[in-house]
Amino acid sequence: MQRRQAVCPEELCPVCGDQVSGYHYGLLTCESCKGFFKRTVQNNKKYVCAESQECTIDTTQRKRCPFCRFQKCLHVGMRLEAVRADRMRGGRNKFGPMYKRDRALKQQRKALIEASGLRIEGSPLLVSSTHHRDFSFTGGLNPVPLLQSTTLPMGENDCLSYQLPSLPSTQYQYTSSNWTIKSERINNCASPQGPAAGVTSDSSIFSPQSPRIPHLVMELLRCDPDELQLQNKITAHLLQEQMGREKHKSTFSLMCLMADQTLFSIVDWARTSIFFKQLKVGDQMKLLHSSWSDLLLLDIISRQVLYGKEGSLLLVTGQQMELSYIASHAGPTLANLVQRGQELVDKLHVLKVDHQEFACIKFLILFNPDVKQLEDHQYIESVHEQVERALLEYTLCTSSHLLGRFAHLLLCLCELRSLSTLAEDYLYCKHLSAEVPCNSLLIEMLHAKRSWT
DNA sequence: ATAGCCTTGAAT
DNA sequence: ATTCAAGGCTAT
Repeated sequence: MQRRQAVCPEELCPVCGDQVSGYHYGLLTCESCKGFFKRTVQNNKKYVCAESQECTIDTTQRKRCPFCRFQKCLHVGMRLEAVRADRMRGGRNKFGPMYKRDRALKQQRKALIEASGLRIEGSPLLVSSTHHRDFSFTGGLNPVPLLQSTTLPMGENDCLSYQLPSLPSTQYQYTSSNWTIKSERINNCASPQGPAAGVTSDSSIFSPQSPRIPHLVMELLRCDPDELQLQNKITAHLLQEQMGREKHKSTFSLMCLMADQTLFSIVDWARTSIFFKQLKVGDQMKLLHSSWSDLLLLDIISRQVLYGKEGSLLLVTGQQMELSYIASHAGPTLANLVQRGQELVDKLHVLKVDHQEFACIKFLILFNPDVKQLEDHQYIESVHEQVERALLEYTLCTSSHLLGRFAHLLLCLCELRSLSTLAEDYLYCKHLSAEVPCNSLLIEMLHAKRSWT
């Protein structure tokens, strides 16, 4: 229930704090939690918490409550899909490259810290009154590994809002009519369904009859892009963007670029996702036009809940921004937005919303049956219902004691929607005063929604 | 049931 | 040939 402690997170199991023994099921964990996770998933174990489902899990108490231990495993991001349904030994799975990148990032960060003696904690983004414009994007924006929060200084020292940069045309090309996105897409969605019969080594251990994780929830989870891949991709893009022009960008415009790239990833996610890819392009556009800001905001918020540290904003690039810095540099509208967003993050954090639930919520948002003039309205409504049912089932299974949880989640969804509307208005104002980089998907979406409604 | 150590085998 | 994250084994 406490936020990630920032004491030398390296080599500590995120579940119990024991020594890590390597990458296991998606992240660095200790040997015992690896074994525990494997046993639990393989044997489809069901635990019950004797207390109120908030037991502390550490080396000494981890045996006490397997329920809470497993919950924590899921919450820190251990991946069910990495447990093999066929129990095949040896070899590698799809997480291999991810582990490799994570190692590289860690090493890079370590080298950078050693090289420049960067301060690790506390200092809010290295804000100095004199603008050190010569900080390169590379030097300042150093991606931190997921789940291992460290505050790093940012290259740019601007306030959050002034200056308008000219945006070089992105390498992505978004065409309204056919959703073409020119990019070397990494395969975001999990294993591109192999042979129909031969289930691959890391696919569905949870058969439809599995009572714990509904099959559909697993399917939705599979569609989620890999956070590390996304982090690398967007960081690389921003880096390129920064190097392409000699002109420096304000923090605000960097954030817009980040949001823009996140939007691309969201569109990518939708296009390759179950249910959505079957839709006609017209319906796809209508759904995305109506839900993009909710999805974008949920993306940001879920990142805070799953990986974030109290008091700071974790960006998609893995960097951290101090909330106090944002509060002091933002105008009243933005400050209020951030404040309310933070409250929502806190609520979701208390509810311990996990990957699985966020995956469902994303679909609930995307498949909004209230969107007007849908061709396939019935289908969209049925998807919405299915997902809602699966989420309800999942919440009941994982937190049987908290019956109001599902309702709480839906309430949070309402708050999210109202926040995203505010955010859209805010962005639109910024756009009208020419403070948002143009030529972006962000702007296109802003316009699209206004012309539809 | 737990957790430390062992075996396996695809990717490199 | 080596790596190293999967699954397996077994004393506690």
